[in-house]
Amino acid sequence: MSNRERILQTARRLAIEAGSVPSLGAVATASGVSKGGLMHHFRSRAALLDGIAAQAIEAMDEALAAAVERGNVTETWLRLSMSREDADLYRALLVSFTDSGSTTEALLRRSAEATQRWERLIADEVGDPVAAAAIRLLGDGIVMNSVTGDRLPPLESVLEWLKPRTGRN
Amino acid sequence: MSNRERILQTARRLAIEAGSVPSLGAVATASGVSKGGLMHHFRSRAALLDGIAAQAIEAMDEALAAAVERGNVTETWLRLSMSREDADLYRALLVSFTDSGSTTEALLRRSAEATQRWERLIADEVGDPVAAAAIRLLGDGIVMNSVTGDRLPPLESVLEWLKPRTGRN
DNA sequence: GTCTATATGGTGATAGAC
DNA sequence: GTCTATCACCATATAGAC
Repeated sequence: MSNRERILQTARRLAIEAGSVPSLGAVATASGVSKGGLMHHFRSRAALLDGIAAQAIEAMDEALAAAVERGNVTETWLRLSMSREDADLYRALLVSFTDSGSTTEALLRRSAEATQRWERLIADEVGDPVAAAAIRLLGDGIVMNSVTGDRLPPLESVLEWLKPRTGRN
Repeated sequence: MSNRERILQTARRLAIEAGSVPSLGAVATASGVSKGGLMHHFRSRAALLDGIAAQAIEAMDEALAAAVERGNVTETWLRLSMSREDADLYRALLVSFTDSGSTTEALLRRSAEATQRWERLIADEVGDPVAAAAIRLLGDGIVMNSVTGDRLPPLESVLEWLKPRTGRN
């Protein structure tokens, strides 16, 4: 693995654990490179955040594309927000937003595009734009709460609750 | 109005506008006091965040108590998350969490208590704990998105979508 | 490409006069 | 209670050797 990838991966892990992206020095140390080494690959903090977000968006695109094949976009979306194993990606993405000051204009734009893309996938499945928006927002709320550490209802019960509102019937 | 209140109010406004609580110096200047004056009232950044959150929690408790009287807790909850006029309180509360490092243990605990309290009020109204959790989380997601600035569906259509899932029938 | 060393600015926090 | 002055620290970022 290249150092760049290693840095990205380490930064993401730290961001998920701490709820925010730590200082570049801390990221560099944890990645096994020097501060200068890190800043060769990412010339600013904003660039690092951008990298984290881009990686997360790409991975989520893949996961949701696979879900479209399987026909379980809604479940996958909630799982990406909720599951202890799968929620890391989306959480990393949201964390890169809460980093005050260093959110790029380009990052905001690309994330907004991704959000629309994902909401459209959900809408294609459930056949109702309002339902799709609500499901997407529900996922955001779940991620938000996983940061603060509150308890959440099990995924199955949420899916059960959604059912009467997500059929095309 | 006391200086303490003025500082708190200004800090909340800045936090809402910027998506994060700015430096104590900036808050002091905007409040019309010196940095030392601010730190007489709030002896640390954590104390200021704590003050902002406490103020927001108290105001939301009042708003939801009034909603219980009127019997529209769900609508009020979503309005507190969504409405351009009313969403400031909750947004200020969530912003004080995303402040890395300086979130007190006491703040986390009191906020978790408030969250449970509010979710219980929703559950009392809709008669289903899963629905209540989903509605509360939906609100969190909405606030999260208002920070990033994405477009949201109108409140009425969300309430309409919720209807078949929130009756006691 | 990666490192060490350093510049520079801003931040939270303290001390003490008024 | 409020101010000025100052502190020590840590952050991002740069320069230049290897």
